[in-house]
Amino acid sequence: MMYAELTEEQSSGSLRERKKLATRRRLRRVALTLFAERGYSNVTAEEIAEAAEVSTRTFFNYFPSKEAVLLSADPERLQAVRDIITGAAAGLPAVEVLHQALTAWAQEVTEEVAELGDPADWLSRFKTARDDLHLRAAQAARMEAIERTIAGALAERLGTDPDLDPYPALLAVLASGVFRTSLAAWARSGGSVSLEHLVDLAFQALKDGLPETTSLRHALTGGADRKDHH
Amino acid sequence: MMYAELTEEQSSGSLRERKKLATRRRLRRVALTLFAERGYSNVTAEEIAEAAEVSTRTFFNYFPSKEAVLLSADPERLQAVRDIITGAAAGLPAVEVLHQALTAWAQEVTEEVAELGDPADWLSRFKTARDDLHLRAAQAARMEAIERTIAGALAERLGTDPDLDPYPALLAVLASGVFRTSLAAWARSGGSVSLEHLVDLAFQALKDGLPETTSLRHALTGGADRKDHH
DNA sequence: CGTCCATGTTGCAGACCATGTAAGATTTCA
DNA sequence: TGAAATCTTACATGGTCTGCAACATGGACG
Repeated sequence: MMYAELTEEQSSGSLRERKKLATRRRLRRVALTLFAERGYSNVTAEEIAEAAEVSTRTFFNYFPSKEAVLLSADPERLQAVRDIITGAAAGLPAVEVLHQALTAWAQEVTEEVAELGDPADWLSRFKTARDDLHLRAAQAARMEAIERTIAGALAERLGTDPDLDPYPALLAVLASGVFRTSLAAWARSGGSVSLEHLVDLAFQALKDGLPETTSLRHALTGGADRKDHH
Repeated sequence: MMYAELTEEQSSGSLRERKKLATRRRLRRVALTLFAERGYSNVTAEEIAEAAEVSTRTFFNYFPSKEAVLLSADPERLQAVRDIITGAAAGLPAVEVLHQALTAWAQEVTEEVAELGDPADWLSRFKTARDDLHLRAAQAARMEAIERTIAGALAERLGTDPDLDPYPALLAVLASGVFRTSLAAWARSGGSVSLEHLVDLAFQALKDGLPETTSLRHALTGGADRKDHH
């Protein structure tokens, strides 16, 4: 332990850990590629394992289910959202806090998609997930986890009992709804309108009591009110 | 056809249809009972079929999957919601229309639960669904279907293209969110606060721009502001 | 080094879910 | 009653996922 090379130690861990992580990533990458190519149901766990050069059993050692491949990699983001909510300025109303949190999230997603090389890649993953009933259910479950996290953090912040006060839970589902629709609209726009802008408009509409004249309604119409992304 | 007994014909259809419906119902009832007793994952399709006295294959002829048993029976309700939305008074703002639709829905649910004999029965089903990750996902997928229906109906009513106007979709997810949280709060309250009242409070909060002082926040606190349930 | 332990991987057996098919039973209708 | 449509059933098959017992590899220690 005292003679370990610190630089490598910090960034990658031991050989064992590095290999493990590599295998995990390889499995995920291969699986997503195959899903995008052929559709989720037309890819077997065995094929994924084979393409990643491990046994089928090993695949299930890494992922509890085929679905799980699609939904992996989130807990730290969940924690990040929680931190933003509990750490926001003291006097800020809950709606504003959520607005902030979602804005930050939107920025992260935007960056991530930009980094992923092809936005088409992420988009195809999104689309794949939309097509398959199974996958939509899984996606929804993930959203529910996020909602619970948000609701918990909000309740904590507001100092109320989530069992007696429906307000945090309501805000949480609303936030998740705003995010989902913004994401969908963003995907439809092909990225020509910034995700952050869409989130802003949706929250503005919420704060104004959902008037029918909200400018959200023309966010995607080819006018001059577009905002360059990031 | 001409010598058919009309009274039976009207309410139940032919012998075939009646038997079919009976089998479907029996399968569903048996399955739900088993789920409630042992938990979803601890019940196999074979056991359900056996308890309902049909072959395993027949079970899958009625339900495409084990999950489907929990989520079945909705299309007509979906249509009802759609009708309420498209059929609401002309000048009414979309938010108000949704409020109306959800109020109607709340009443239906309340009645249905009341009819089901034991509210405990429905509640246990609700609880079962909450416990199992698989089931929660399926439940969420069902909610998504409802959201899409609402969004479609709203877009039609507003005369906009859902691909260019995120507003109907946003309202739809918000409505679904309101309903879900109201349902959860209702379940927690054990029915001591009317579902309709909870929906009202949530919508009031929405129309007011989600102020932190909304009376929704005290809907479940044992005060005097309870409303007898229908 | 060589040994030992922890950890990871693998194959295998087996339970369960789900679907296609073909044969047999039942209902419908003429 | 008899032919046609429809339902049920058994059987076979493919795919998901788990438990278990070997085996291989990486890390720690003398």
